[in-house]
Amino acid sequence: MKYWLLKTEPDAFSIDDLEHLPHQTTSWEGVRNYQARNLIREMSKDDMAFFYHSSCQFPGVVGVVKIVKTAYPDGTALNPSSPYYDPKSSEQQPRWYQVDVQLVKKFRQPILLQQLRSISALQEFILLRKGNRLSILPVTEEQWHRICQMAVIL
DNA sequence: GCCAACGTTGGC
DNA sequence: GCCAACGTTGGC
Repeated sequence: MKYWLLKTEPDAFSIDDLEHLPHQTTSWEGVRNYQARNLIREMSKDDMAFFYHSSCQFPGVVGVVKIVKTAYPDGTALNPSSPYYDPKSSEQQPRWYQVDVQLVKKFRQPILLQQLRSISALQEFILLRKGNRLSILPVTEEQWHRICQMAVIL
């Protein structure tokens, strides 16, 4: 089993939005970065991912989701009326991929970026690296458990 | 709103 | 293949 972190801007799509969807499930579409795309394709069914709120007043990990459907072509790339439309993608040769994720747990309190930075065991965490902009990133098992511990303590 | 850092594009 | 210009991300 592998672990991931998925970023989203809560103004666009938050964990509360996910919580209120049917089956608390959504497709993670609109990823338009090759590195993130490649990570999407490495995801397996039942992999776990942190749900992260970025570009907001209190950035941080707000919950956990799991991968319920592995990578398949991102339909928004093929839809001219979508803001994510990419004319260079086609049904024959899809350029972008999405997975489906389901809510597992919304933390009672978010684990703020500020708190994550204060943990020495997370020094290598990609999220905390200067200039990190990747919207999907791998999390090691150790990092995963460390952050889950924090969620229990809160 | 600022700005550092990074990704992408396109001319050469 | 280089690299300048531009666009985007995201914390602050």
